[in-house]
Amino acid sequence: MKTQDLTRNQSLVFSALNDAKTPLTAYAILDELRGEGFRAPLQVYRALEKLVERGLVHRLESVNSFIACAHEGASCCKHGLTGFAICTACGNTMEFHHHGVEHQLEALLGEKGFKPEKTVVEIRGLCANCA
Amino acid sequence: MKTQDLTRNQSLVFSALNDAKTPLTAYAILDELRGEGFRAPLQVYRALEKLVERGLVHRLESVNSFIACAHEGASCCKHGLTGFAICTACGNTMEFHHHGVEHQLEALLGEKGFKPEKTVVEIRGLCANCA
DNA sequence: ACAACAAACGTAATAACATTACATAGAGGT
DNA sequence: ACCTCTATGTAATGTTATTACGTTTGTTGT
Ligand SMILES: [Zn+2]
Ligand SMILES: [Zn+2]
Ligand SMILES: [Zn+2]
Ligand SMILES: [Zn+2]
Repeated sequence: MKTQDLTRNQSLVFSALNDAKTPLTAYAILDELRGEGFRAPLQVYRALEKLVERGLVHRLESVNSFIACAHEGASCCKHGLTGFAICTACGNTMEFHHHGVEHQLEALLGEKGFKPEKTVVEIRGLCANCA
Repeated sequence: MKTQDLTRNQSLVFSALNDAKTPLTAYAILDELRGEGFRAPLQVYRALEKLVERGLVHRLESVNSFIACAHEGASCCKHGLTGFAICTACGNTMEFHHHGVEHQLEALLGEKGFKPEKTVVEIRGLCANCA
């Protein structure tokens, strides 16, 4: 469950995401890792799948990109709904957690009998530096 | 600003979405409208762009699909953040508006100096019928 | 009616994102 | 040695979205 037992491909993809200051698309990761021997999209997608399963990486659905978890993996997502504020100018992305929003959405959906499995909260806009 | 002054293509796309009980992808709409003379994706995407601009249609970013607004267009989005609960089993999608969530997100992001432009709240899960 | 302009449209090609299919390699248990 | 599970390599394909270019249509001002 620790970053140590990642495979080579997983480790390379995870490093690429950690080095990046912004979210990366799968194909951007592929290009970064051609020097390490990557040749095909599937090498990236397979690694991403495992990393997302472990909570080390998050997928940003509204921008078809991936970003390393800002909260040290295992402890993430245990403290309220996970959301992202994505700057459309510089790409800087802030991961946040919020109990209040989580509870309000739970209350609203509970009333309707809806059982949430995956909640996407992504806000695009301008960060403090770019505003 | 009313549905009357839609062009033929816009009107056909809007009808397809209104008839559907679930979100549709652009290519699904294209297939529906081949009988009406549609031949290319761009015919759909251009119509969708205008319909989204007018608030008659919403784009569901987490499922690459589009859905007719449940709240009569113009009045939508004036009453709190717009969110969607999408059933992954039957496709049924509930559009909702929520002031509390909107205010909490505004407060959180305001603190950080982030200026929101587009907020995506999409919850995938099971609706009351499918749970 | 006519020119000028803007919006919408038709078509083809291409780009960007993601998955399926199938063969191979290595680790661990029996 | 044999089986099984996981990861990998490679190619092909499927899905979603945009760019480019030329034409048509509708509106406005003269
Ligand atoms: Zn996280
Ligand atoms: Zn920024
Ligand atoms: Zn709406
Ligand atoms: Zn359902």
